[in-house]
Amino acid sequence: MVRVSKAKVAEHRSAILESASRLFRERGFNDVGVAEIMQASGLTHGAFYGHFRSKADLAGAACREACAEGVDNWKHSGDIATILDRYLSIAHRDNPARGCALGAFAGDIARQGPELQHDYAEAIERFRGVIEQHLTDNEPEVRRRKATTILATMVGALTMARGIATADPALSAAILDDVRLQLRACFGV
Amino acid sequence: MVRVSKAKVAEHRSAILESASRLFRERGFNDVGVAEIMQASGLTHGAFYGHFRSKADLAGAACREACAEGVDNWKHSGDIATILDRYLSIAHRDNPARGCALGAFAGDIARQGPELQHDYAEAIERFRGVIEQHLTDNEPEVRRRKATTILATMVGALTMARGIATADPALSAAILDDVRLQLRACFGV
DNA sequence: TGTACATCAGTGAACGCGCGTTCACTGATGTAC
DNA sequence: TGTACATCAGTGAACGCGCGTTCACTGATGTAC
Repeated sequence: MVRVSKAKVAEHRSAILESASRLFRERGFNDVGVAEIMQASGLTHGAFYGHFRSKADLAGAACREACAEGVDNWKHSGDIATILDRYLSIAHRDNPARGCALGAFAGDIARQGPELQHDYAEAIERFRGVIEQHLTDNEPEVRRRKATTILATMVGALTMARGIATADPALSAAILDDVRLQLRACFGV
Repeated sequence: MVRVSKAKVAEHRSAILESASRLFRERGFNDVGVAEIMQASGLTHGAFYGHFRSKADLAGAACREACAEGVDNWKHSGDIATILDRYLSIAHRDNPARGCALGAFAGDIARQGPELQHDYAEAIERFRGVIEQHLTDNEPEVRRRKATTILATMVGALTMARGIATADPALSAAILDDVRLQLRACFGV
C-alpha cells in the first residue's frame, strides 16, 4: 500500500495515539516499543515518523490525551462515594489500559521531561477540582486540602494494589477495601 | 587486578547491592544499567556475573534489601506525627535513593516478577504494622484499616509530588503540605 | 470533466547504538605437601 | 614454616539482540491544466 487519503491519515494518527495511550498505561513508557504500537494500530513501524517526531513526542501526546480523557471520564461519575467505589475497584486495578492516567503514570512521570510533568500536574489539578466540587465545607482551603488528600490516597492505594495483584491478591484486594471504607469514614460519604 | 581475598569478595557484593539499591530507587529498574552499577561500586562490569546470576536477580536482592532496611528505618521514627513529617518532607521527596522503597518502587513493582512483588507485599505489611502500633483504637480491624489508609496516602502523595517536582514545584510542595495537615486532622495526631 | 504529473503516506529493509551477557586471560589467593 | 600449584575474582574486549530511527522505493492521491 502507498499513499493514503487525508481522512485515512488522520484516522491512522488517532489509532496510533489510542494504541499508545493504552499500551503506555498498561506497561509504562519504557516497556512498550514503537514497533508494537504501530502493529497494534495496523501499520508498519516505518510509518511512525510520518506522524510523530520521536517516541518521546508520542509519549507526550499520549499522556496528554490519556490525562484529559481520564478527568472527563470521572467528572460524570456521580458523587464521591461512586468515584471511590469505581476508582478503588478490582476492575480498575486490573485494567490500567482503560483506567486513570494519574494512577497509571504515577511512577513513570518523575523520569519524563518537563512537558510531560506539566501535563500531569494539570491533570492532578483538574481531577482535584472534580473531587472538590463534591465537598461541602465552607472554606475553599479545606475543600482543596481534603480533595488533594482523597486523590493522593486513591492513587497510592491503586498503585500499591496493582503492584502486588499477582503475588498477593488477598492483600491487594484488602488494600482497596480498607482504603475505600476508611475514606468514606473520614469524609462522611 | 585479579584474584581477591574472600573478605574483599564479600565487600564487593555488598557494594554492588548498595549501589543497586540506591540507583534503582533513584531511577527505576529499567533506566539503570549493569555497567553503571558496577562502576558505582568501583568494579568493571565483567565482574558482575561472579556475584549475581542476572540483572533481574540483582533487582530482587536490591529490592528486598531496600524494603527491609526501609521499614527498620521508620520503626524508630517516633510517633505518627513524626513519621508523617519525615515521609511527606521535601527532603524525602528529593532523595529517593535513600528514601522509602515502597514509594520508590511503587510504580515499577507491578511490572516485575512474582518474587519481587512478594517482597514488596511483605514490606507493605511490615510498614503498616509500624503505623498500626501508634494507633490507639480498640478494634484491631479499625487500626489496620486506618494504618493501610495512612500508608496509601503517604505513598500516593510522595509519588505524585515526585512526579511533578521539576515542572511544578509549587503544586508539588502543596500536595505534601496539604496531605500532611489533612492526615493529622483525620487521625488526630 | 478528463488527463498528466507531482506529491507524499506507507512499506520493509537496514543502520547504529546501548545494554545484558559471555569469555579468554591474568596473577594474587589459598591450599596441599 | 616454606614452597609449588591449582583455584578463581576481576579485567576488558567482544557478542548478540532489541529497539529507535532512517531511507530508497512504491503507487494511489490530489492538483494543475
